[in-house]
Formats: sequence, structure tokens, C-alpha cells
Amino acid sequence: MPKQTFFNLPAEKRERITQVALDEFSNNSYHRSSINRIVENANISKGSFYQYFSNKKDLYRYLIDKAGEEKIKFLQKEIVDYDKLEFFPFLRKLFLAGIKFNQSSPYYDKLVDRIYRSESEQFKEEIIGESKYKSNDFLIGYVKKAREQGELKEELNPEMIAFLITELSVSIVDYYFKMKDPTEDLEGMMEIVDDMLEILKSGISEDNS
Amino acid sequence: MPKQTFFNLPAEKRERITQVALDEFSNNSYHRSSINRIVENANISKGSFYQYFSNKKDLYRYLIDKAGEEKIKFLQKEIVDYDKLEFFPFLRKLFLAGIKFNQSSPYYDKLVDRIYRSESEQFKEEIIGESKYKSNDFLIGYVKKAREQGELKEELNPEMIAFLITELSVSIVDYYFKMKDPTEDLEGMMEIVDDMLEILKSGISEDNS
Amino acid sequence: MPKQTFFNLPAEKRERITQVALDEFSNNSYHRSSINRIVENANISKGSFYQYFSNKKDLYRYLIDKAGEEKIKFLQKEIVDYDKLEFFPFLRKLFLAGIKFNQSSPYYDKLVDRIYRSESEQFKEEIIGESKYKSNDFLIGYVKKAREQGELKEELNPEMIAFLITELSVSIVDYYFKMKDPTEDLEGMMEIVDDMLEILKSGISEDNS
Amino acid sequence: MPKQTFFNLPAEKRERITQVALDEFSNNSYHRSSINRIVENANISKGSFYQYFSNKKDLYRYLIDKAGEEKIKFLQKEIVDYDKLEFFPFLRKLFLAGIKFNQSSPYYDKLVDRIYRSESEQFKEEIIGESKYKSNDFLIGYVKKAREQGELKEELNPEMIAFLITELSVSIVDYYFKMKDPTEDLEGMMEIVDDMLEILKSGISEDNS
DNA sequence: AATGAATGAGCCTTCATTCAT
DNA sequence: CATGAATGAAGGCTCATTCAT
Repeated sequence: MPKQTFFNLPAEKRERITQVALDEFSNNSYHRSSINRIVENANISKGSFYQYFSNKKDLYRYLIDKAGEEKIKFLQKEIVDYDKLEFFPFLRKLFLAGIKFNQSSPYYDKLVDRIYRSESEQFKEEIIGESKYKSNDFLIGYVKKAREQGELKEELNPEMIAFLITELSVSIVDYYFKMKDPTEDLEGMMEIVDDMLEILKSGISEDNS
Repeated sequence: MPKQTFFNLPAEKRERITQVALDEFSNNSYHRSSINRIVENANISKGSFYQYFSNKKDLYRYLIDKAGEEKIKFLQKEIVDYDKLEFFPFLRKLFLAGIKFNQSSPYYDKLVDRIYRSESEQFKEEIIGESKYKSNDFLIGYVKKAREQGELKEELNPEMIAFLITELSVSIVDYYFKMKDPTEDLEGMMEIVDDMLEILKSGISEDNS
Repeated sequence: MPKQTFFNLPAEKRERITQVALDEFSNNSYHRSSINRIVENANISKGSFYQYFSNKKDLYRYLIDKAGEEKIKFLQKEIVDYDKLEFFPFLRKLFLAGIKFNQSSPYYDKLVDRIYRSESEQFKEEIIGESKYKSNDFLIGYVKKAREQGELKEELNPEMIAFLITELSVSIVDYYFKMKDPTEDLEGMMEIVDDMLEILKSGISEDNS
Repeated sequence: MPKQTFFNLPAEKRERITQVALDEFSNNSYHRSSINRIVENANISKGSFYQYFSNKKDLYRYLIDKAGEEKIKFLQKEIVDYDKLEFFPFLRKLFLAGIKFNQSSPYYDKLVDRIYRSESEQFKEEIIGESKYKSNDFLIGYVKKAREQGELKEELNPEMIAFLITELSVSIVDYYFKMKDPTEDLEGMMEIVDDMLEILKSGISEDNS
């Protein structure tokens, strides 16, 4: 956790630092990211930095946490009444909201992707282990509920389904941005999402039999 | 490509270096990996290193290439007569073979995963661009053939399917080794593979309609 | 340009570093000069060095610039009313002042000689290109003026004359310090200067015809 | 001196090595020149190199010596009956021959220039001190003779005149190649040479008074 | 006579962190 | 709260030379 001094800062300064750090960590691996560059770009002194954060890892953890927070806040705003939706319409909303979030705050997604996919297992544990935003928990609950309500095949393992969905939601974004100009609107994206959802639906829904 | 001097080395030494380097690069990002550590662990002098490889990237590229080579060699040995198999049985063999390879040479998979998932697009291109082992090409061809033979839904985009399968094949290994002791035998694994395949099959095969 | 941190240093330290660097670069070619030696002799840490200068070239450029600055400052102090002098008396003053400068700050002259005479044309351009102390411009102007006032033969190319004078002014110093003990006073020197000037005068002045 | 083994080599190989080394040393300062590059470009093994030359300096000295030898050989071929010429016609021939030599063997001139102008005095002494081709000796003798024959002003110091001429002969080449395309023929050059000679003549010849 | 693997010192540069003010 | 000078370890890489074969 950043030190209290950081939170005492005027909002403008605090956000400037956050933004610059986000930029650095989302474009470089943890070890390659440079405090030197951060303080320079944020226009603060080295000494100040160490008065806000106890060390590099402290800042990093803060950003990772904030990324989770922001994403959840965003998703909750996008998917109102999500507990009244059926599973697949919900999933569709979830995917689209995920893509929208990525478009509006690409740094956060990059940051999180980076740690999930590229840092060593040990390092990941060290950083995320203490965070409360372990993304999957929420989804597993939702899958379980859907299965209980007969929307999903009984024989499938909910953990596995949740895992599969998470992977697909990341993959779909990768796939999309590998092919398209990210500033484009969402039409092309929806097509892919719908294809992917159709496959998933045929694959895991009960009605399918 | 490593210099000729590297290939002139006694096999034992050459393999020792390869092994140590593999260990280093599969456990650290490219930039974080250290030549210093490699030469120390491999018990060679820094000067020698640069007589074998022209630079860090040279060694890295060599390993990435070798990983592709080894994996293909392994898969070809595992999946004989693969062109006589139907699509889903083939896929099953492919997944299992992939897992087996990971078990026998976990470093190579980690290495390749790392670059595919975590290094910057530009860096990836720089390293893999010149390699002949671009994994997806082979799979896309195979998917197209399956679709022509009526095994897959016509409306689905082969590139997307291939992409999906590749992602799943990686995910499945992640999932498995996150849950199980990797030295265990394959029984538990097969269950998961079969679940996943069942989903895929329901999702993309033609007979399903 | 050195970083601000360098100029914030206590004068003693700043001058110590400058002096040590000057010593290093004036006795070795650019590439042969060693930052390691500089920091060691100046008794600063390597890390500090890079807080003062962005890199080796930065320091080097600073010295070259400073050499130009110092020389011009010195010459202006020595040759007051230089625009009221006739050409050859002026030249005599210039030569003598040059020698005096060399005696009082031999490092600067050595430094500048070194780059003018020995580094590759491309490197020279890279370093001096951006400097405002391109020595010849001033002299060419002065030669042109002298020619217009009928002091020099009309048929001679001013650029060539300026070039010739510059070369001679360097040569004369070389010659002198090759023969004499540099701590001696200037008497012997004046003889040589006068001989050289006499030759030049006979060679290029108009009254000569 | 190179070891006997070097001279036992087939001429082709010996010349190849010489050429490559010349290329390296004339384009880089002594310390920057690389044995590694030389053996690579000359296609010989590291071990062989050290069987031909006892070390880097040995090779370097050999080249410097050879440069002197070649230049003298060339000049002697160009300026036949030079002892029957008067001083200024001789000087003109000398300058032109110098330029021609530079055009035909630019590497040698670059090599010699480099050591004369850029290496430290101590290093120069170490290399050239032992050489028999100290260029000036020959010229001083010639100047003395000219003075005795009344061609030059009595009051001028022959050493100084010889020094001056040497400097000019180098400067003139610098000046020319800074302005012109070196592949051009000699017409433009002759003009400059003649201007320069005219200055010199007015400056130092006796008839001038 | 020829080879080429081995070596360690040295190169310039970047880094996260400390601490006195 | 803010500052920024100081630091030494570590980074990748090049070098001339030796020596066993």
C-alpha cells in the first residue's frame, strides 16, 4: 500500500503519478519498468517517490489493485440488473463490456494481462496473492448459479467452465486487436463475439441436447 | 544463428549451455534474463559465450527455434498417420501429445508461451518473424480440410477456429498444471481434455445441428 | 549539455571533474578515453557520473565547447582593439596569444587539436556540428576584410588563406613545443613567429609586388 | 618486425593480410582497431595471426614502416633526376607526386596521418622512434642544399622551412579533399598547389628581395 | 605451420534505493 | 512534505592474448 502521504497529495498530482506509472508498467515488464523514468515523466523528485511508496513493488501492487477496482466499477455500471439476465445474454454483455473497458482504459488491461501471462508464477503470487480482486471468484459463482438453474450441462465442472470463459474473454480481445484497428467501432467485434458465444453455447448449454 | 564454434563444441558442453540458457529464458522475461547468470551457471567464461553466440538475441532466437523443432519432432512421433484420423480424434491426440511434451520438456513450452503471450508485438515479430516454426499455419490448414470434409460448421471462420484451438490447447495445460502435480500420470488430465473436447465438439462440429 | 545536477555541484567538485576529464580526453582519443578512469581519478561514483552527464559524448561535447569558449575569452582579453590593427600586426598578436593560451591551458588546445586532426570526419561533425565555436568563420571574415582594404593580394582565395593561417598557427605551436621546454618564456618563440610571419607576409601581402 | 613465418607465407596471403590490416588501421585509431576484425576479414585464424606477429603493435609498426617505404619508392619513381631540378620546380613535383600517391594508395597516407596527428606523443615515439623513415630528414637536407645555392633567403632556419613545407604538403591534401571529389583529375588541384607554391616562393626565395 | 577455444579485464550504461538537508 | 546527490551492483558486450592440439 502506498504511504499515507500519497493519499494526502492534491488529486491532480496523485493522478498524474498514477497515470505515468500505469503507462510505464503497462508498456514494460515489471523488471524493465523504470522508477527513474516514472519520476522524470511525472515530474516529481526521486525522494518524493520514496515518500509516497515504500518501493517499486509497492507502487506496482497499487496499480494492479486499482486496475481490478476500476474494471469492476466499470462492469457494474455497464451491466445493470445482471442478476436478472439469463446466462448467455449476460455473457454477451460481459464480453462486450470487457471490450469497451479495454477501449476506454487500455492501460489497465495491458497491465493485468502482462502480469497474468508473463511474469513468473512466483512473482505473480507475490503480487496478486494479497489482492482481493482475484477475478475468477465472481465468475465461478455465476456459473454455478447458471448450472443450478439448468442453463448449463450438469456434467461439466464449474471451475473449468469459468476458467474457459476467462481465457476466451482474453483471447477474443487479442484476436480482435490483432486483426482490426482498435479505434474502430464495435460492429466487427460483435460478429466475432457472437460466433464465439455461439460455439460456447452449443458447447456448454443444456438446451443443446 | 549461433556461430560455428558453438556447434563444434563437445556435445556435453553444448547441451549444458543450452539447458542452462533454457532454464534462464523460460523463467525470466527476455530482458530480465541474464547472460551473466547463464555463463556462471554453465561454467563458461563471458568471452566464450560471445564466441558461441553473436549476442543475447542470437541465443534467444536459437532456443525459440529449437523449441519449435523439438515440439514438431515430438508431435510427429506421437501422432502417426495423423492425416488418416478424423478431426476430433486428431484433436484429442494433439492435445494429449501437447501435454506429454510439456511434461517431458516443460522448459520449451514455458519459453514459447512466454514469448507468445508476453513480449511486445514488435519484439515477437523480430524474433519469430524469421523462424520457420510459426505454429498456427499448420493448424489452419488442418481446420480448413476438416471443414471441407463436412466435419465442421460451414459458417465458422477457419482462422478463428484455429486461433481458438491454439488458445485452448495452451489454456488446458495451464489449467492442468495449476491443479495437479505435474509428475502424476495422465488420467486426471484426460478427463479434462475430454470435457474440453466435448465442449468444442458440440460447439463447432457439423453433426451437431 | 551536462544535466542541471552538474551545474548545481559545488565549484570545487565541478572543476575537479572537468579537470580530470580534460586530462583524460586530451591524452587519449575519444574512444580510448575511459569513463572508468575519469570517475576513479575524480573520486566520484559511476552512478554520480551519469547523474551529471547523460553519456560519454555529452561530457566530451561539453569539454570541446568549453575549450572554444575559454580560448575566445582568452583571445579577446589579449587582443583588445583588434579591429583597429592592420592585418599582419593583428596576426602576430593572434599567434602569440594562441601560444600563450596553449601555455596556460595546454589541455584545451590538445583536446581541440585531437578532434580536429584525428577523429573521423563524421564523428567530428557529430560533435562540433552543433557547437557555436567553429573557429574558422571568424578568421575568414577577417581575411576578407584585409583583402578589401588592399592588404592582401587580390588573386588569392580568402578561404584558402584562412585555412593556411589556421594550419600554420597550429603547426607553429607544434614546432615550438617540440623543440623547447614549454615552461620557458616566449623569447625563442617570438623569433620563430616572426620568421613565419615574415614568410607569410612576403607570400600574401599586396605591398610585396 | 613480423616473424619469419609471415615472410614465408605465399605472397597472395601475405598481401591479403597486409591489405586488410591497412584498411583497419587507417580507418580506426590504433586502440580502436581490432585484431578480431582483422583476422576475420583476412580469413585467417587467431592463432595464425600470433604466429606471424608477436602482437598488435608489431603489426602496426610493420604497416607504418611499409607506408614510408612505399611512399619513398613512389616518389623516387615520380621524381627522376630530382637532384638536377631547381628548388621550386622540385617542390612542385614533390607536392603533385604526394597527391598522386595519396590518390593511388590513400590508405597509407591516412595511416601515417593518423599516427602523426592523433596518437599521443609517447605512443608515436614508441612506434616511429625505431623506424628509419622519419620523413623530414630527407627534406631538411634538400632545403639546406637549396639555401647554399642561393635559392633561399639566408636568414631562415632550414629546419623550420622543412617543417613548414611538410605541414603545407599535408594541409594541401586535406584542403583539397575536403573540397573536391577525390576521384576527379588533378586540374583543380594544380591550381591550389600553384597558389600555395606562389605564396611559399614569395615567402622564402632569395630572388624575391 | 595452422588452428580456434578459452579467458578475464575492461568498456559504457541503467538501476532501485538511501539519506542529509 | 520535498529534494536531489550519492551509490555500487548489475547489465550486455569487445578486446588482445595464450595455449593445447
